[in-house]
Amino acid sequence: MALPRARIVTLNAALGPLDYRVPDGMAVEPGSVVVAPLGPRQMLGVAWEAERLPSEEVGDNRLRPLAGLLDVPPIAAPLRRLCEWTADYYLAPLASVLRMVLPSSAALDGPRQLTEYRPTGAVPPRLTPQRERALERLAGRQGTIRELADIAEVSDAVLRGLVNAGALEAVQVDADRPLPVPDPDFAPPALNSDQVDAAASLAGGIADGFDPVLLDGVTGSGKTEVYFEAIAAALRAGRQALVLLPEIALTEPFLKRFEARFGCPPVAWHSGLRSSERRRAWRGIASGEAQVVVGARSALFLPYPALGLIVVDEAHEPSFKQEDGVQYHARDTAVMRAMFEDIPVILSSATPAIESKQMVELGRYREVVLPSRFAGAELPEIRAVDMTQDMPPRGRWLAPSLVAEIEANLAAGEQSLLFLNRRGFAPLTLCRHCGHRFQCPNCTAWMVEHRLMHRLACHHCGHVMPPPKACPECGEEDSLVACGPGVERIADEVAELFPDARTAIVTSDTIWSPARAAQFVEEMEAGAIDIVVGTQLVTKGYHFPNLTLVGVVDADLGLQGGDLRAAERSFQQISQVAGRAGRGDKPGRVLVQSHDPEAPVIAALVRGDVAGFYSAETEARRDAAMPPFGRLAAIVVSSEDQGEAEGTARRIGNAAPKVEDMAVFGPAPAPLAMLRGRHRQRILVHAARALDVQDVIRDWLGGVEWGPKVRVSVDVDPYSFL
DNA sequence: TTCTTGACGTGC
DNA sequence: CACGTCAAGAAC
Repeated sequence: MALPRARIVTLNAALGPLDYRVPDGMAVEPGSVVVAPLGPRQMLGVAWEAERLPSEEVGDNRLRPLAGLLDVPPIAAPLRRLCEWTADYYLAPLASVLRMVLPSSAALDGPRQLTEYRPTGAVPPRLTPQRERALERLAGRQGTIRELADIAEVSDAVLRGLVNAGALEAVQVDADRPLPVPDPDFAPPALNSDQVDAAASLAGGIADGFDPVLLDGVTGSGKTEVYFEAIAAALRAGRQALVLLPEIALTEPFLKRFEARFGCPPVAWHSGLRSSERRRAWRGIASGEAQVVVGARSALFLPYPALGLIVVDEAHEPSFKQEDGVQYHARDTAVMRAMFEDIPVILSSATPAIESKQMVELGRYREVVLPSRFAGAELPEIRAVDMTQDMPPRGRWLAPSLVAEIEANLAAGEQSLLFLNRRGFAPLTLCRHCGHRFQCPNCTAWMVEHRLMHRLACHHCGHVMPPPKACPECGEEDSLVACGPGVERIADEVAELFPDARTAIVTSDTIWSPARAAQFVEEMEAGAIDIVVGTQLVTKGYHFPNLTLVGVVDADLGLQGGDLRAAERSFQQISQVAGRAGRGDKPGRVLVQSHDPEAPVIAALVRGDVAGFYSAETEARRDAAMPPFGRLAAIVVSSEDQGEAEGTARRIGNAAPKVEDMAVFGPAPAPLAMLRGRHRQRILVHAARALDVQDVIRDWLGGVEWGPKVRVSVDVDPYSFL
């Protein structure tokens, strides 16, 4: 009789599936999460249907027994199918995909108990300013030292001092304590008739199987309220709901709105979770206790046992495309998960991707439209500022007409937003004496000056250096000049023009945690900020009724570089940031600074001709057989050794198969020819829609060998062309 | 990925 | 001969 054996996918990405012996009494089924001995170590793995993962048969005598079966629900079949699809489509090892399902062993068998702290009400004998602020901010709060330190913005040493002084007390809590339960009937909103129809259409799809929907509504039309009703319907049906957001910075306003509608916050899942929070969230999700989960991309692969709805908010956002590891697109993968789970999926956006519009066109997705703003608010008027005519003075970046509008807005007591998608003070620093430019030693990129942090920083690898006193090339002192504007420089200009205005810089440098985002929202709502200068972080999700003026500092920026989606992305970004203006009862106005106001993107924005822009862009893509009408894949070869990268890329290029409906370009230096110390070569594959390009590439790369220090990665449906 | 093994060099 | 580096191969 054959031994009871199981095929296990371990979390080791370098290895295929391995067979193990199942010890007596261990109930292993497909999906079971197990501990497998691997060489000298213990590895987490998942049992899989052997027939789906063919591998070489290993004799019974060589099998080692499984070391354990984890006390968590097995990974269900629809999620296993999604993992297979993702690995297959994005040419990634199944183990790498599984890592996103099983986050870490700490989340699976970390501590059951953890220590939290709360104020006792006692005032410490020595009340320093730090202590005073901490106690003020922590009134009524409870959490671990790390969480409280984050809220109070003091070091944990200050809090430990307060514990010793008796002002904070420790509480032992169960790490798996019950999660709050959202109530679908807590505060049903008052919807307008468009919203009622849309909500009914979305909610009606719950429990009717796979149903992809594009929820297309202008900025401020109340898309969130509408899909909340679909979530309510899922809750009433006893199913879980998942909401994907493009960035953690957006979760804060979302959590507030959710709590107002459902009476408690949803479970949040993102990379910033502490291990205790991660454990609790993962276990709650896997047991079905967590009913609504909001998170970034990675929340998509969690093991929901009763998923009833997926919502992808701001579904056009490029940040849904993962750029390292498994390079999956969370929007597209969400649709696949909905298909395997046989449930509805809602893609919500005011500026849908061409790809999504095309799926509606083909009849694959249903479209639900919200044509107007909520509560009678009007879409803002968009005006172009011709920078060749309406020129700012030398060394300044804001045109006189925009300055005049800001001034008027300040006088009216209304808030303004200046958008520039560039962090730091200046994108390039050079020596005025010899022309030396500061480049990152690890990347083909300039060092960006961050004056607030007094640093030069590379935005690609994180390399930082203090700004040198003298030029490293010619030794001239105080000869460095900043070239071009970043948000910090714009904020400086605003401070000079309007010394009394209260300004805030909003970028990932200043808003790096949900707590900071909450603080920003609070200050905006309280009217403590007059002018916001921000990057794309401020383009979406926020709702500030008193914000009535938006200035786009450089509308030409996103159009440079010949990226396939440059025009589309500029259109989306400017529409989104324009959508922040005039969301309350006061009308909004938007000024778009450009050196080429006749460019199709800017002209379409000014005319408000959304349909015209989409159809022109769609036709251009169709003519060039670009996505969604054709397919792209990028093969990136990288190595610390330039010659090795070039040589390998050349050999791969030479081995390219001749396939009908497929063209191969390159190899050529990738747009970032050096990144994090690795030289990069890129081969671009352009193929017809119908071609199974993954299969071709798998075969192609399978026939080429390369050294251990060379990395070859394939980006299917690439977004960034870096 | 991570560990072991064996070939081959260098220094003493 | 002892010790180091490095490439190859296995892990069930």
